[in-house]
Amino acid sequence: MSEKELRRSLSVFPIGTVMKLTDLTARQIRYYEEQNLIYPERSEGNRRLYSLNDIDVLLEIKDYLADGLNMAGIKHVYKMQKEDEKKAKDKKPLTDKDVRRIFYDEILSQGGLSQKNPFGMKGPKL
DNA sequence: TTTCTGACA
DNA sequence: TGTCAGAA
Repeated sequence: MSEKELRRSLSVFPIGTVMKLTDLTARQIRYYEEQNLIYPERSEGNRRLYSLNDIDVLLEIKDYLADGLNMAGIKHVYKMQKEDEKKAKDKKPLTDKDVRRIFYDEILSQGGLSQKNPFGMKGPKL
């Protein structure tokens, strides 16, 4: 890991700062942590400390949310990203960003993981 | 004052 | 998700 990455991973921001930087509520930020989307560290009196990396992820999540993805969809995106990191050790025809973009488009076009079906319905309901 | 956890409309 | 309570 490069020194730059180490710095990005240094957890130093309290939730209040992250709220301002991401425009997310404390409730949402804590919720995304529960969903294992970010891993803030703890310090003084059990307070969460976020890294620049966590903030980036939070901003990405905000983008996905803005495009209509629900938590399942977002978790799917990150799940794919992780799985790709492993496969990437052998071969890497696409960058992480490309892969994410592909699944992202797939999910949106299929509308399977959108918060609200812009067209009507999907499931077993009539 | 700020943040934490748990819980409920 | 918002918000309130009670405690660090």
